[in-house]
Amino acid sequence: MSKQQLPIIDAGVNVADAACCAPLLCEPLSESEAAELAPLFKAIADPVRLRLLSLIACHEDGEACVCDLTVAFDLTPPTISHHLKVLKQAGLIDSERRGTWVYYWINPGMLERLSVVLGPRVAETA
Amino acid sequence: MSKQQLPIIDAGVNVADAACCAPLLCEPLSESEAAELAPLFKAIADPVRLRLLSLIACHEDGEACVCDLTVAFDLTPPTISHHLKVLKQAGLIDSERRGTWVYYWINPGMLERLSVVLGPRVAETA
DNA sequence: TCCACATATAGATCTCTGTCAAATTAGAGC
DNA sequence: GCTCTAATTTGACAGAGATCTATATGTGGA
Repeated sequence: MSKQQLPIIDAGVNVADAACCAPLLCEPLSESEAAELAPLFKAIADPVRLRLLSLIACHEDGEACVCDLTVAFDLTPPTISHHLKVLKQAGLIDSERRGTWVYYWINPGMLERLSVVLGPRVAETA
Repeated sequence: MSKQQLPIIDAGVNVADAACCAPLLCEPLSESEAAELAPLFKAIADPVRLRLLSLIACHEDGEACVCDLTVAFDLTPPTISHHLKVLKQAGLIDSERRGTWVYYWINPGMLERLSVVLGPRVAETA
């Protein structure tokens, strides 16, 4: 299955630092932090991919077959496949083939990381 | 000053809905919600713009002169100016001229909106 | 084995975007 | 008014990206 799905990221933002406020607002992002985060944001910076992400997350059992997704758009299957690949390469989703169909699900840690960068973290059972 | 800075967005995501979990994960994003959110994410989906945002937010008094920003990058002034314009058009920052210099500051509401879409909201003094 | 169906890949095309150099606008001070 | 500096606009160009058609791969059933 070639080299398509190396989940690139371990973006250098550590959750402890986020206790006070959004890391982005606490202290200047380093060049390398920015370089790691930008591709993640780029992956979700597309209306089709945002909806794909949402459709997958909200689908029964938290996973969806490509066929479920394709029908929700006015786009060809290759295009949907392309967008899914982009999301997967960013580490935001994962997939598995089961018989004829391929199922995708969300990697929630990735979304949370982005959320943390932008805003204050949820109080840990404060 | 032409038409550059209409803050486009009032992305149809309402904070009340976010009480349980990230809107993105609660129910499928509508086509129009996705269309409004994607440009916002696109604005921050660039390493230079992420750092600009962060530099501005962390600068003294929460605002920074363009001259402070330009020196932090290995890019020409027109390029920095371009990125600032993108951020401003997205409504993420605002600016004002004071004498010779132009100052930029963060519009915190915008960042928070994006954070809310991706992750659970901070407990309101739970 | 062969066919039908579900996905993915390859290649082409058109559009969008990041960057720079050059020219322009805006203030401040002489 | 002139000139210096700060910042933006314009125009050009190269690289990235979204989409399609055509083709390939993989799986299950006749």
